[in-house]
Amino acid sequence: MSGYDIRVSLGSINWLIDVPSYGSLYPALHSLREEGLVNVSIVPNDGKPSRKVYSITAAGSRALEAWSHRPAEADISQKAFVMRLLLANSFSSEQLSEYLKQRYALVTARCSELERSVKRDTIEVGSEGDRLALDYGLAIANAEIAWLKATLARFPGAIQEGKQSIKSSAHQSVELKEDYG
Amino acid sequence: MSGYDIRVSLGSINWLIDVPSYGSLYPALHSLREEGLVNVSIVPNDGKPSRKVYSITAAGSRALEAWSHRPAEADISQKAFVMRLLLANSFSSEQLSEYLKQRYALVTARCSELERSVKRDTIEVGSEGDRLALDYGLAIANAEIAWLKATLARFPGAIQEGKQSIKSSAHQSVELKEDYG
DNA sequence: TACCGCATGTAAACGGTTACATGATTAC
DNA sequence: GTAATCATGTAACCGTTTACATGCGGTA
Repeated sequence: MSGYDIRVSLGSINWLIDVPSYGSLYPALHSLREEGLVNVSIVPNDGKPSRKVYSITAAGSRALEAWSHRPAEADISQKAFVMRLLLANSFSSEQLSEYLKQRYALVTARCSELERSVKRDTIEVGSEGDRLALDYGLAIANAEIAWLKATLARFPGAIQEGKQSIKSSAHQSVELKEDYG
Repeated sequence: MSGYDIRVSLGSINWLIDVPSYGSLYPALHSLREEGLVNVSIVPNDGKPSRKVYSITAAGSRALEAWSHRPAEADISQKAFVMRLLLANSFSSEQLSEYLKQRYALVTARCSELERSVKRDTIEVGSEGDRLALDYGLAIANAEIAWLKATLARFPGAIQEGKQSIKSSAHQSVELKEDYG
Protein backbone atom coordinates (compact mmCIF):
# COMPACT_ATOMS: atom_id res chain seq x y z
CA MET A 1 0.00 0.00 0.00
CA SER A 2 0.96 3.64 -0.22
CA GLY A 3 1.36 5.85 2.83
CA TYR A 4 -1.88 7.53 1.92
CA ASP A 5 -3.71 4.22 1.62
CA ILE A 6 -2.40 3.04 4.96
CA ARG A 7 -3.61 6.18 6.67
CA VAL A 8 -7.06 6.01 5.09
CA SER A 9 -7.64 2.33 5.78
CA LEU A 10 -6.49 2.61 9.40
CA GLY A 11 -8.47 5.82 9.80
CA SER A 12 -11.73 3.90 9.57
CA ILE A 13 -10.89 2.15 12.84
CA ASN A 14 -9.12 5.05 14.56
CA TRP A 15 -11.06 4.38 17.78
CA LEU A 16 -9.60 0.86 18.01
CA ILE A 17 -5.94 1.68 17.38
CA ASP A 18 -3.52 4.60 17.36
CA VAL A 19 -3.38 5.96 13.82
CA PRO A 20 -0.26 8.02 13.00
CA SER A 21 -0.52 11.34 11.19
CA TYR A 22 1.19 11.79 7.81
CA GLY A 23 3.86 13.79 9.60
CA SER A 24 5.03 10.65 11.34
CA LEU A 25 3.85 8.03 8.86
CA TYR A 26 5.85 9.24 5.83
CA PRO A 27 9.17 9.60 7.71
CA ALA A 28 8.57 6.17 9.23
CA LEU A 29 8.19 4.62 5.77
CA HIS A 30 11.38 6.36 4.65
CA SER A 31 13.40 4.93 7.48
CA LEU A 32 11.89 1.47 7.00
CA ARG A 33 13.10 1.61 3.42
CA GLU A 34 16.58 2.72 4.52
CA GLU A 35 16.66 -0.28 6.83
CA GLY A 36 15.68 -2.54 3.94
CA LEU A 37 12.47 -3.68 5.59
CA VAL A 38 10.24 -2.45 2.76
CA ASN A 39 10.51 -1.88 -0.99
CA VAL A 40 9.02 1.00 -2.92
CA SER A 41 7.65 0.99 -6.41
CA ILE A 42 6.80 4.37 -7.88
CA VAL A 43 3.51 4.33 -9.73
CA PRO A 44 3.00 7.41 -11.94
CA ASN A 45 -0.29 9.11 -11.25
CA ASP A 46 -1.76 11.47 -13.81
CA GLY A 47 -1.84 15.01 -12.43
CA LYS A 48 -1.39 13.93 -8.81
CA PRO A 49 2.00 13.18 -7.24
CA SER A 50 3.08 9.68 -8.19
CA ARG A 51 2.04 7.02 -5.73
CA LYS A 52 4.75 5.23 -3.78
CA VAL A 53 3.51 1.75 -3.22
CA TYR A 54 5.30 -0.07 -0.44
CA SER A 55 5.67 -3.81 -0.03
CA ILE A 56 7.34 -5.73 2.75
CA THR A 57 10.68 -7.48 2.16
CA ALA A 58 11.78 -10.84 3.53
CA ALA A 59 13.81 -9.04 6.19
CA GLY A 60 10.76 -6.91 6.94
CA SER A 61 8.60 -9.98 7.45
CA ARG A 62 11.14 -11.40 9.86
CA ALA A 63 11.29 -8.12 11.81
CA LEU A 64 7.50 -7.88 11.91
CA GLU A 65 7.21 -11.42 13.13
CA ALA A 66 9.81 -10.77 15.83
CA TRP A 67 7.93 -7.63 16.83
CA SER A 68 4.59 -9.37 17.13
CA HIS A 69 6.07 -12.26 19.10
CA ARG A 70 8.14 -10.13 21.48
CA PRO A 71 6.96 -10.75 25.06
CA ALA A 72 3.84 -8.72 25.84
CA GLU A 73 4.57 -5.92 28.30
CA ALA A 74 2.57 -6.43 31.46
CA ASP A 75 0.53 -3.25 31.28
CA ILE A 76 -0.44 -3.14 27.62
CA SER A 77 -3.13 -0.69 26.53
CA GLN A 78 -6.30 -1.71 24.73
CA LYS A 79 -5.17 -0.05 21.50
CA ALA A 80 -1.80 -1.77 21.59
CA PHE A 81 -3.58 -5.08 22.21
CA VAL A 82 -5.73 -4.58 19.12
CA MET A 83 -2.69 -3.59 17.04
CA ARG A 84 -1.06 -6.87 17.96
CA LEU A 85 -4.28 -8.70 17.13
CA LEU A 86 -4.24 -7.12 13.66
CA LEU A 87 -0.87 -8.75 13.10
CA ALA A 88 -2.04 -12.14 14.36
CA ASN A 89 -1.41 -13.66 10.92
CA SER A 90 2.03 -14.81 11.93
CA PHE A 91 0.73 -16.30 15.16
CA SER A 92 0.31 -20.01 15.37
CA SER A 93 -2.83 -21.20 17.11
CA GLU A 94 -0.79 -21.93 20.24
CA GLN A 95 0.88 -18.53 20.24
CA LEU A 96 -2.41 -16.73 19.75
CA SER A 97 -3.94 -18.77 22.52
CA GLU A 98 -1.04 -17.89 24.80
CA TYR A 99 -1.38 -14.23 23.97
CA LEU A 100 -5.11 -14.21 24.67
CA LYS A 101 -4.56 -16.02 27.96
CA GLN A 102 -2.07 -13.36 29.04
CA ARG A 103 -4.65 -10.71 28.22
CA TYR A 104 -7.27 -12.70 30.09
CA ALA A 105 -5.11 -12.78 33.19
CA LEU A 106 -4.47 -9.04 32.95
CA VAL A 107 -8.09 -8.03 32.49
CA THR A 108 -9.48 -10.33 35.17
CA ALA A 109 -6.87 -8.92 37.57
CA ARG A 110 -7.93 -5.36 36.77
CA CYS A 111 -11.54 -6.34 37.07
CA SER A 112 -11.30 -7.93 40.49
CA GLU A 113 -9.10 -5.06 41.68
CA LEU A 114 -11.77 -2.61 40.57
CA GLU A 115 -14.51 -4.64 42.25
CA ARG A 116 -12.54 -4.67 45.48
CA SER A 117 -12.01 -0.92 45.43
CA VAL A 118 -15.69 -0.32 44.72
CA LYS A 119 -16.82 -2.40 47.73
CA ARG A 120 -14.30 -1.01 50.17
CA ASP A 121 -13.33 2.57 49.56
CA THR A 122 -9.63 2.15 48.88
CA ILE A 123 -10.17 4.88 46.36
CA GLU A 124 -12.55 7.68 47.22
CA VAL A 125 -15.68 6.36 45.58
CA GLY A 126 -17.72 9.14 47.05
CA SER A 127 -19.03 11.04 44.10
CA GLU A 128 -21.61 10.04 41.53
CA GLY A 129 -19.06 10.53 38.74
CA ASP A 130 -16.61 8.12 40.33
CA ARG A 131 -19.27 5.46 40.61
CA LEU A 132 -20.35 5.98 36.99
CA ALA A 133 -16.80 5.73 35.66
CA LEU A 134 -16.00 2.62 37.67
CA ASP A 135 -19.26 0.98 36.65
CA TYR A 136 -18.42 1.72 33.04
CA GLY A 137 -14.94 0.29 33.44
CA LEU A 138 -16.36 -2.84 34.99
CA ALA A 139 -18.84 -3.31 32.16
CA ILE A 140 -16.14 -2.92 29.50
CA ALA A 141 -13.75 -5.22 31.33
CA ASN A 142 -16.42 -7.90 31.72
CA ALA A 143 -17.26 -7.66 28.03
CA GLU A 144 -13.61 -8.16 27.18
CA ILE A 145 -13.40 -11.16 29.48
CA ALA A 146 -16.44 -12.68 27.78
CA TRP A 147 -14.91 -12.09 24.34
CA LEU A 148 -11.59 -13.60 25.39
CA LYS A 149 -13.32 -16.69 26.75
CA ALA A 150 -15.35 -17.15 23.59
CA THR A 151 -12.35 -16.57 21.33
CA LEU A 152 -10.14 -18.90 23.35
CA ALA A 153 -12.81 -21.54 22.86
CA ARG A 154 -12.58 -20.99 19.11
CA PHE A 155 -8.77 -21.14 19.08
CA PRO A 156 -7.89 -23.87 21.50
CA GLY A 157 -4.16 -23.83 22.15
CA ALA A 158 -1.88 -26.81 22.68
CA ILE A 159 -3.63 -28.54 25.57
CA GLN A 160 -7.31 -27.88 26.19
CA GLU A 161 -10.05 -30.24 27.27
CA GLY A 162 -13.56 -28.81 26.97
CA LYS A 163 -13.80 -27.94 23.29
CA GLN A 164 -16.93 -26.16 22.19
CA SER A 165 -17.59 -24.88 18.70
CA ILE A 166 -18.82 -21.30 18.63
CA LYS A 167 -19.75 -19.39 15.49
CA SER A 168 -19.98 -15.71 16.40
CA SER A 169 -18.52 -14.22 19.55
CA ALA A 170 -19.97 -10.73 19.52
CA HIS A 171 -23.23 -10.15 21.39
CA GLN A 172 -22.62 -13.26 23.39
CA SER A 173 -23.13 -13.59 27.13
CA VAL A 174 -20.83 -16.19 28.64
CA GLU A 175 -20.45 -17.20 32.26
CA LEU A 176 -17.22 -15.94 33.73
CA LYS A 177 -15.15 -17.37 36.57
CA GLU A 178 -12.82 -19.79 34.78
CA ASP A 179 -9.11 -19.49 35.19
CA TYR A 180 -6.85 -19.04 32.20
CA GLY A 181 -3.28 -17.89 32.58
CA MET B 1 -4.95 16.07 47.68
CA SER B 2 -1.23 16.30 47.07
CA GLY B 3 0.34 15.77 43.67
CA TYR B 4 1.64 12.44 44.90
CA ASP B 5 -1.80 11.37 46.13
CA ILE B 6 -3.41 12.35 42.84
CA ARG B 7 -0.93 10.28 40.89
CA VAL B 8 -1.32 7.23 43.12
CA SER B 9 -5.12 7.29 43.21
CA LEU B 10 -5.41 7.76 39.46
CA GLY B 11 -2.73 5.15 38.91
CA SER B 12 -5.05 2.41 40.12
CA ILE B 13 -7.29 3.03 37.11
CA ASN B 14 -4.57 3.87 34.59
CA TRP B 15 -6.19 1.59 32.00
CA LEU B 16 -9.39 3.67 32.07
CA ILE B 17 -7.89 7.15 31.82
CA ASP B 18 -4.65 8.91 30.84
CA VAL B 19 -2.59 9.38 34.00
CA PRO B 20 0.05 12.13 33.81
CA SER B 21 3.59 11.54 35.02
CA TYR B 22 5.02 13.63 37.87
CA GLY B 23 6.99 15.54 35.27
CA SER B 24 3.81 17.04 33.90
CA LEU B 25 1.61 16.80 37.00
CA TYR B 26 3.71 18.98 39.32
CA PRO B 27 4.22 21.83 36.80
CA ALA B 28 0.49 21.68 36.03
CA LEU B 29 -0.35 22.15 39.71
CA HIS B 30 2.06 25.08 39.88
CA SER B 31 0.43 26.88 36.99
CA LEU B 32 -3.06 26.15 38.35
CA ARG B 33 -2.00 27.89 41.57
CA GLU B 34 -0.62 30.87 39.65
CA GLU B 35 -3.96 31.16 37.90
CA GLY B 36 -5.73 31.09 41.27
CA LEU B 37 -7.65 27.94 40.48
CA VAL B 38 -6.25 25.98 43.43
CA ASN B 39 -4.90 26.74 46.91
CA VAL B 40 -1.95 25.04 48.56
CA SER B 41 -1.47 24.28 52.23
CA ILE B 42 1.96 23.01 53.21
CA VAL B 43 1.76 20.15 55.66
CA PRO B 44 5.11 19.39 57.37
CA ASN B 45 6.07 15.76 57.04
CA ASP B 46 8.63 14.25 59.41
CA GLY B 47 11.76 13.28 57.50
CA LYS B 48 10.08 13.36 54.10
CA PRO B 49 9.57 16.54 52.07
CA SER B 50 6.57 18.45 53.36
CA ARG B 51 3.33 17.58 51.63
CA LYS B 52 1.63 20.24 49.49
CA VAL B 53 -2.05 19.63 49.79
CA TYR B 54 -4.08 21.27 47.06
CA SER B 55 -7.72 22.29 47.25
CA ILE B 56 -9.88 23.82 44.58
CA THR B 57 -10.92 27.49 44.80
CA ALA B 58 -14.28 28.98 43.83
CA ALA B 59 -12.76 30.16 40.55
CA GLY B 60 -11.35 26.69 40.07
CA SER B 61 -14.76 25.10 40.52
CA ARG B 62 -16.22 27.44 37.93
CA ALA B 63 -13.42 26.65 35.47
CA LEU B 64 -13.82 22.91 36.07
CA GLU B 65 -17.53 23.11 35.55
CA ALA B 66 -17.04 25.07 32.33
CA TRP B 67 -14.51 22.48 31.19
CA SER B 68 -16.78 19.52 31.85
CA HIS B 69 -19.74 21.21 30.16
CA ARG B 70 -17.86 22.37 27.06
CA PRO B 71 -19.37 20.76 23.97
CA ALA B 72 -18.08 17.22 23.47
CA GLU B 73 -15.79 16.94 20.47
CA ALA B 74 -17.25 14.56 17.91
CA ASP B 75 -14.48 12.00 17.96
CA ILE B 76 -13.76 11.66 21.68
CA SER B 77 -11.60 8.78 22.84
CA GLN B 78 -12.72 6.22 25.38
CA LYS B 79 -10.28 7.53 28.00
CA ALA B 80 -11.42 11.11 27.50
CA PHE B 81 -15.01 9.93 27.84
CA VAL B 82 -14.25 8.27 31.17
CA MET B 83 -12.38 11.37 32.39
CA ARG B 84 -15.46 13.44 31.73
CA LEU B 85 -17.58 10.83 33.49
CA LEU B 86 -15.34 11.12 36.55
CA LEU B 87 -16.25 14.81 36.70
CA ALA B 88 -19.97 14.12 36.30
CA ASN B 89 -20.64 15.61 39.75
CA SER B 90 -21.40 19.00 38.30
CA PHE B 91 -23.70 17.49 35.69
CA SER B 92 -27.42 17.79 36.18
CA SER B 93 -29.43 14.68 35.36
CA GLU B 94 -30.44 16.27 32.04
CA GLN B 95 -26.88 17.21 31.13
CA LEU B 96 -25.59 13.75 31.98
CA SER B 97 -28.37 12.19 29.95
CA GLU B 98 -27.54 14.47 27.02
CA TYR B 99 -23.86 13.53 27.26
CA LEU B 100 -24.60 9.82 27.34
CA LYS B 101 -26.92 10.14 24.37
CA GLN B 102 -24.17 11.83 22.36
CA ARG B 103 -21.88 8.97 23.23
CA TYR B 104 -24.60 6.50 22.31
CA ALA B 105 -24.95 8.08 18.88
CA LEU B 106 -21.19 7.99 18.34
CA VAL B 107 -20.71 4.36 19.36
CA THR B 108 -23.71 3.04 17.46
CA ALA B 109 -22.43 4.85 14.36
CA ARG B 110 -19.00 3.27 14.74
CA CYS B 111 -20.60 -0.08 15.36
CA SER B 112 -22.80 -0.12 12.28
CA GLU B 113 -19.92 1.24 10.18
CA LEU B 114 -17.78 -1.63 11.39
CA GLU B 115 -20.50 -4.17 10.68
CA ARG B 116 -20.89 -2.82 7.17
CA SER B 117 -17.16 -3.03 6.48
CA VAL B 118 -17.05 -6.59 7.80
CA LYS B 119 -19.84 -7.77 5.51
CA ARG B 120 -18.59 -6.04 2.38
CA ASP B 121 -14.87 -5.69 2.19
CA THR B 122 -14.53 -1.92 2.14
CA ILE B 123 -11.45 -2.54 4.23
CA GLU B 124 -9.30 -5.52 3.42
CA VAL B 125 -10.72 -8.02 5.83
CA GLY B 126 -8.69 -10.79 4.37
CA SER B 127 -6.46 -11.95 7.17
CA GLU B 128 -7.30 -13.80 10.34
CA GLY B 129 -5.87 -10.97 12.42
CA ASP B 130 -8.12 -8.39 10.81
CA ARG B 131 -11.16 -10.48 11.53
CA LEU B 132 -10.12 -11.02 15.14
CA ALA B 133 -9.50 -7.32 15.74
CA LEU B 134 -12.79 -6.28 14.18
CA ASP B 135 -14.69 -8.93 16.09
CA TYR B 136 -13.11 -7.64 19.29
CA GLY B 137 -14.01 -4.06 18.42
CA LEU B 138 -17.58 -5.06 17.75
CA ALA B 139 -17.85 -6.90 21.06
CA ILE B 140 -16.50 -3.91 23.01
CA ALA B 141 -18.70 -1.44 21.15
CA ASN B 142 -21.79 -3.55 21.78
CA ALA B 143 -20.93 -3.77 25.46
CA GLU B 144 -20.63 -0.02 25.63
CA ILE B 145 -23.99 0.40 23.89
CA ALA B 146 -25.58 -1.94 26.41
CA TRP B 147 -24.06 0.00 29.30
CA LEU B 148 -25.19 3.32 27.87
CA LYS B 149 -28.74 2.05 27.45
CA ALA B 150 -28.87 0.71 31.00
CA THR B 151 -27.35 3.88 32.43
CA LEU B 152 -29.65 6.12 30.45
CA ALA B 153 -32.53 4.16 31.93
CA ARG B 154 -31.18 4.90 35.41
CA PHE B 155 -30.71 8.61 34.70
CA PRO B 156 -33.72 9.59 32.67
CA GLY B 157 -33.22 13.07 31.27
CA ALA B 158 -35.88 15.74 30.80
CA ILE B 159 -38.40 13.84 28.67
CA GLN B 160 -38.41 10.04 28.67
CA GLU B 161 -41.35 7.65 28.64
CA GLY B 162 -40.47 4.04 29.39
CA LYS B 163 -38.88 4.24 32.84
CA GLN B 164 -37.41 1.03 34.22
CA SER B 165 -35.55 0.74 37.51
CA ILE B 166 -32.26 -1.11 37.18
CA LYS B 167 -29.90 -1.85 40.04
CA SER B 168 -26.60 -2.97 38.57
CA SER B 169 -25.66 -2.38 34.96
CA ALA B 170 -22.52 -4.48 34.64
CA HIS B 171 -22.89 -8.07 33.38
CA GLN B 172 -26.15 -7.14 31.81
CA SER B 173 -27.33 -8.22 28.40
CA VAL B 174 -29.76 -5.72 26.90
CA GLU B 175 -31.47 -5.74 23.54
CA LEU B 176 -30.05 -3.11 21.24
CA LYS B 177 -31.69 -1.30 18.34
CA GLU B 178 -33.29 1.74 20.02
CA ASP B 179 -32.50 5.20 18.87
CA TYR B 180 -31.05 7.79 21.22
CA GLY B 181 -29.52 11.00 19.96
C1' DT C 1 23.64 -3.42 52.03
C1' DA C 2 20.55 -2.43 49.01
C1' DC C 3 16.24 -1.26 47.60
C1' DC C 4 11.51 0.40 47.90
C1' DG C 5 8.09 3.94 49.49
C1' DC C 6 7.37 8.54 50.44
C1' DA C 7 7.47 13.36 48.31
C1' DT C 8 8.75 17.16 45.51
C1' DG C 9 10.85 19.18 41.74
C1' DT C 10 13.67 20.40 37.16
C1' DA C 11 15.75 19.93 32.50
C1' DA C 12 16.88 17.41 28.59
C1' DA C 13 15.24 14.34 25.25
C1' DC C 14 11.84 12.41 22.52
C1' DG C 15 7.94 11.64 19.65
C1' DG C 16 4.09 13.22 17.71
C1' DT C 17 0.91 16.64 15.69
C1' DT C 18 0.10 20.89 13.26
C1' DA C 19 0.91 23.74 9.71
C1' DC C 20 2.65 24.57 5.54
C1' DA C 21 4.08 23.75 0.55
C1' DT C 22 2.63 21.88 -4.05
C1' DG C 23 -0.81 21.04 -7.76
C1' DA C 24 -4.23 18.85 -10.73
C1' DT C 25 -9.12 17.25 -10.67
C1' DT C 26 -13.86 16.82 -9.44
C1' DA C 27 -18.05 18.21 -7.00
C1' DC C 28 -21.31 21.84 -5.02
C1' DG D 1 -15.41 30.08 -7.33
C1' DT D 2 -14.62 27.46 -3.46
C1' DA D 3 -13.83 23.46 -1.30
C1' DA D 4 -12.58 18.77 -1.01
C1' DT D 5 -9.98 14.63 -2.63
C1' DC D 6 -5.80 12.75 -4.00
C1' DA D 7 -0.73 12.42 -2.69
C1' DT D 8 3.70 13.35 -0.84
C1' DG D 9 6.78 15.62 2.04
C1' DT D 10 9.34 18.88 5.70
C1' DA D 11 10.04 21.68 9.86
C1' DA D 12 8.59 24.09 13.73
C1' DC D 13 6.20 23.44 17.72
C1' DC D 14 4.46 21.43 21.87
C1' DG D 15 3.43 18.39 25.47
C1' DT D 16 5.00 14.38 27.73
C1' DT D 17 8.06 11.19 29.42
C1' DT D 18 12.54 9.99 31.22
C1' DA D 19 16.20 10.78 33.96
C1' DC D 20 18.15 12.95 37.51
C1' DA D 21 18.55 15.35 42.22
C1' DT D 22 17.47 15.07 47.24
C1' DG D 23 16.86 12.51 51.58
C1' DC D 24 14.86 9.92 55.39
C1' DG D 25 12.83 5.49 57.16
C1' DG D 26 11.58 0.75 56.91
C1' DT D 27 12.57 -3.88 55.36
C1' DA D 28 14.51 -8.15 52.85
